[in-house]
Amino acid sequence: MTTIKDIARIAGVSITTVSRALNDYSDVSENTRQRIKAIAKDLNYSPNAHARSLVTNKSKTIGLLVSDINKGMVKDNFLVEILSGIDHFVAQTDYDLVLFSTNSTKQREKTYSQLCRERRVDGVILQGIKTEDPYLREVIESDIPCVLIDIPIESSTVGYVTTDNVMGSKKAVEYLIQLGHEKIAMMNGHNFAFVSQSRLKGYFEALKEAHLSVNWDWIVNGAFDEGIAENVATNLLTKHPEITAIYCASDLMALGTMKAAKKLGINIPEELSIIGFDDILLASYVSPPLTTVAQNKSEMGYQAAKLLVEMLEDKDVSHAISLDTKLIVRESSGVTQQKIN
Amino acid sequence: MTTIKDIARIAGVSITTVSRALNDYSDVSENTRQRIKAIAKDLNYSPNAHARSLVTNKSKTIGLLVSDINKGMVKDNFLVEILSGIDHFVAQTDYDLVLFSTNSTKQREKTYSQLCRERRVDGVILQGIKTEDPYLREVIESDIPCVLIDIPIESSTVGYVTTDNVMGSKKAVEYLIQLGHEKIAMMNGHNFAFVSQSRLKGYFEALKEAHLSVNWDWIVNGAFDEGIAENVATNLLTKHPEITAIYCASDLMALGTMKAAKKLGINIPEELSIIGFDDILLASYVSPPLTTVAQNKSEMGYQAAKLLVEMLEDKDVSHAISLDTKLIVRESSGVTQQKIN
DNA sequence: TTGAAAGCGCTAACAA
DNA sequence: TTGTTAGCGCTTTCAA
Repeated sequence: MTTIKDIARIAGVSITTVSRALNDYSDVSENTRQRIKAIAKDLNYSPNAHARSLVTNKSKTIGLLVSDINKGMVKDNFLVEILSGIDHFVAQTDYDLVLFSTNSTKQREKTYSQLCRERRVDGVILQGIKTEDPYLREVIESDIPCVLIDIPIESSTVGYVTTDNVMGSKKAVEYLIQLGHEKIAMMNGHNFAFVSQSRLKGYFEALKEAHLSVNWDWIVNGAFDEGIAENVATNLLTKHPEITAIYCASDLMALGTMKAAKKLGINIPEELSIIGFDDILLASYVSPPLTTVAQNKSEMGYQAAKLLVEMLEDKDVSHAISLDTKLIVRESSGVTQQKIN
Repeated sequence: MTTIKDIARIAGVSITTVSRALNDYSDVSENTRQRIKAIAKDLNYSPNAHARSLVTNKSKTIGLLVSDINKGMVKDNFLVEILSGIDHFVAQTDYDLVLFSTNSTKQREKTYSQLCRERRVDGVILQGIKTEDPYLREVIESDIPCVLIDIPIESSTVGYVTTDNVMGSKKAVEYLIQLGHEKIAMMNGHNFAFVSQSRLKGYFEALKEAHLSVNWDWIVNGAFDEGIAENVATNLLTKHPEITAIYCASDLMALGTMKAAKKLGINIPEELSIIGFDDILLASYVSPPLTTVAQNKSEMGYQAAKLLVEMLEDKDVSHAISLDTKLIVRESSGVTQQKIN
């Protein structure tokens, strides 16, 4: 593999001059620069990023930390979309992306921050890491610049990008209220997820502004899981037949809820309106197509990468980014018919 | 950031000894080893992979080259599944994964192999790269060990893993023949994709063994695209109403074909059987659920990573891996009713 | 069992 | 405009 040494020898100059020429420093005669570049091209030279990193103390590499890449992620396609956005931005820069993932099967003995330090990533994006993950703290408390997705923590070295979950939720519930619904249940994720807290907040706000009271019996958790949501929804709908609409904090849970309703012989949307959150691919394919609050996942990835790079380049930017949602009305929601009560 | 130098100073030994202790060399007294390790832990030491790479000439890094990560990939979810498999294997090793992607918007000025050489990846997995991609040659012809997904090229430094497309195709068509179909069309991808060639071959073989003759008018290309497939299928079904079954070389095209049939008022599967290839998530959600030839994508990723690492470690293994398919019978296929002719 | 020294490929003072 | 020198953090002879 060619090195600047080789080039220097052939060009009959010092390695310093080669380095300077190749990096387009000004203090090199145009003549030698051309000559050196020609030779470099000739020898098919590629700089050794590791050697450079060693001296500059920068790797031009950003890490993407994901909790566990598994086949289950195929359904709600978060990762690809986030990745697509990150990639889109990163491709415009001279950074590359390193993927780190903890694997539940054979838990790696190294922690995230060890991984990051070993590989000398300049910064890192965290996605899908659970709030309880002990390593989350570690990364945040380390001095490695990082951007969190959907976890609103902010400091001089940590930023985040998230969807405006409160507003998103609110829009969905307001829409249901407009349709005449008053008995609106909520299928949330789990209490310790930030997004769940925000989405619940939006639900409350919408009810409050419409002067509807909160009924805690109508608020349940489906753990962001289709199957669990189905069970929980079955229970809920059986116990509380008065409910005319269920707002779900994820499409996957909405799908489970739909299944539950179907099994109970409840017609959607005539007897029960269902709204989800995310706008996953499946949402438009199920029957009836699911009304949902869409979040722009690839934009989240894009913004996360952008923010991180800006942080790395010491730009003075806000470390908190919140993206708008869009209510997509399909056929799982409709005017209430007040079936009972 | 702590270095072995710091540790050496504190331990009162040479950096050589520290290096040896940390790497579990035998020629270090158990005593000093323990002491050094304790200090390292104390100082929260992480080795600098770049420095190590510089001297060992190995980066313990493998690259994943994908053509263009974009939102379109959400539908057929190849990347996540492949990634999931790769990650699964890689997590068991001391390798990390670097993601390279060419971005169509702002074409990167660097070629794949430049990227690989700069980042000093030990080897690379190529997925979703088009056969015509000029850079494909470059990587293959370079001395960088690589594993191709779905491109059967083999040499001392290149291996591949693919699905047994011929058998998969054959199974699907044989199954249609068993159901009584004789007028079986094929919606292929494009002629220059290896998988298309293999799938076509399987189609031919099944017909031949059943003593059915090939009708070239029934063989069309849908470019692996849902929309294009829909148009092509509309055309095909209009011109050739005698067709009772269409075997599609991808689920996405099968979906397009289904749409075409529906628009033409053709009932599936009563009047027309449709079979796809891939078993994407949507296959089981569309109506009627799609019969398809499933390929194990995450296994492909796993095997690709495994093969690459084995190649890197100079193990003498076969560079060609072919995985079995499984015919998943759902409701888009059925006994023929020989509607015309 | 330990250490001294060289060197991996590069950048960056400093000198000329 | 160019070269000399030192050094990034590590491994690896070679010698003690």
